[in-house]
Amino acid sequence: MDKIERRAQILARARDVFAKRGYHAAKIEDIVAAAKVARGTFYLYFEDKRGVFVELVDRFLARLHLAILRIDPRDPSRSVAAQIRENIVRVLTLFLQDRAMTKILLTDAPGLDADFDRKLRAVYEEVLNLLAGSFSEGQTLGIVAVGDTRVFAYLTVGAIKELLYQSVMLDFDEGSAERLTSEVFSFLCRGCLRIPDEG
Amino acid sequence: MDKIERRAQILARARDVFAKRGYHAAKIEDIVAAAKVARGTFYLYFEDKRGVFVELVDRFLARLHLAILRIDPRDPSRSVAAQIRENIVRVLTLFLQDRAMTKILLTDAPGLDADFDRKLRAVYEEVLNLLAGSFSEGQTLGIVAVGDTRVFAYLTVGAIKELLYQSVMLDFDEGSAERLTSEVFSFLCRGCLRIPDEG
DNA sequence: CGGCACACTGACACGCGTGTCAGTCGAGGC
DNA sequence: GCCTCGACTGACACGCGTGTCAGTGTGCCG
Repeated sequence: MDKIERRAQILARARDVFAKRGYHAAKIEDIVAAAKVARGTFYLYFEDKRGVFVELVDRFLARLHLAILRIDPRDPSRSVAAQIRENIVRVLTLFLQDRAMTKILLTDAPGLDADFDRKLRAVYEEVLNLLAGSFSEGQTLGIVAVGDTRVFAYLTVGAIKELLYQSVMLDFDEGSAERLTSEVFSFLCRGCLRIPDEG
Repeated sequence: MDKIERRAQILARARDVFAKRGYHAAKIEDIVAAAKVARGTFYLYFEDKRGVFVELVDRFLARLHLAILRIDPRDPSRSVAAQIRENIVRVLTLFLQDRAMTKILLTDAPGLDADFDRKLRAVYEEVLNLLAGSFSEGQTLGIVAVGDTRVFAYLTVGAIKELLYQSVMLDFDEGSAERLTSEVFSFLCRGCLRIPDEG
């Protein structure tokens, strides 16, 4: 087994341990036991526990970034609706394919420490800005409701986050992505209540 | 200062420390320093760090429980819409009034340890069941969209959670509750997109 | 076959935070 | 004035997890 494989193996085992026990309860001892290497070997490949963790999250965030594409309202081949749906499917699929990382990202990553929190919030902020920006653009085109686009972004991201978290906790299979996308999309288009909005 | 006051004082200081540093980074040392008591005194009032933390969360969850009232579609004095809005305002206000607890509940409480997680999920489950049940009931009355009510519950709770988290992080003032409620309510009624839903 | 390089090992020492407990302090009763 | 009782104190010992490093094993080259 060469260095690259070994590194990948430790990373993968560490991911499983973090997902199962949570970051703080996960001991280096657990990781090296899962990876079937000695304590010292771990330190040949990684700085420390935080190091592996950060690398895991960074890699996942990079993949997430690739899954979110900017909407082009002028694309003649795909409607805005189709582009939005594709974004949602890609994101849901990514998360449903990697349950361990989903759990880690949603429950352990925030609150790790001040430094990491800052970085995480920056990434988050980027996503929110992209969304809020798209909503603003959409408002000028008349395809987004009037209202605070920033708040729309929070509500949208929050709704999807929670759905993902629950889906992973309840072991929804990966094929659910299509169905869930339809639910999310229609929720974004028309909400879920069918009563006159007095406000 | 009698025992009850002292206990309350330690609780309040502990809450601040947890909110500022996060559960794991918060040391007993920090708490007793903030409360201006000696290390030993802390242990006269609480089992250990986890003990104070659990008590803080339990108290807050109890208040949250009181803020959420079952919707009565047959109430002649208040429309369903009004009842829903009142629930949303009460919840937002509660959280905006106690920023420290909001931060603690949303970022530190999940992932504390297996036992606490179970309990937290149970409380959560209760809220989700109430919501999903209300949505189902609403479907038979024709005031809730057709679709998976469980998913509606996830999306709704997630949207509100995220909004709260961001509001607290960005230091929105307490008076924002009314405005935010309107945004949330209209989001639940009509979503935020104004494009034909092809699905 | 000797010698070298390199991945790997795991016992150990260290640091940090916790929880304890013998001791101090002060108010109230006699 | 002395004793008691209970709240409070903080130095200390302990346990746990970490990171290290001297040592082992294996494969390769001359």
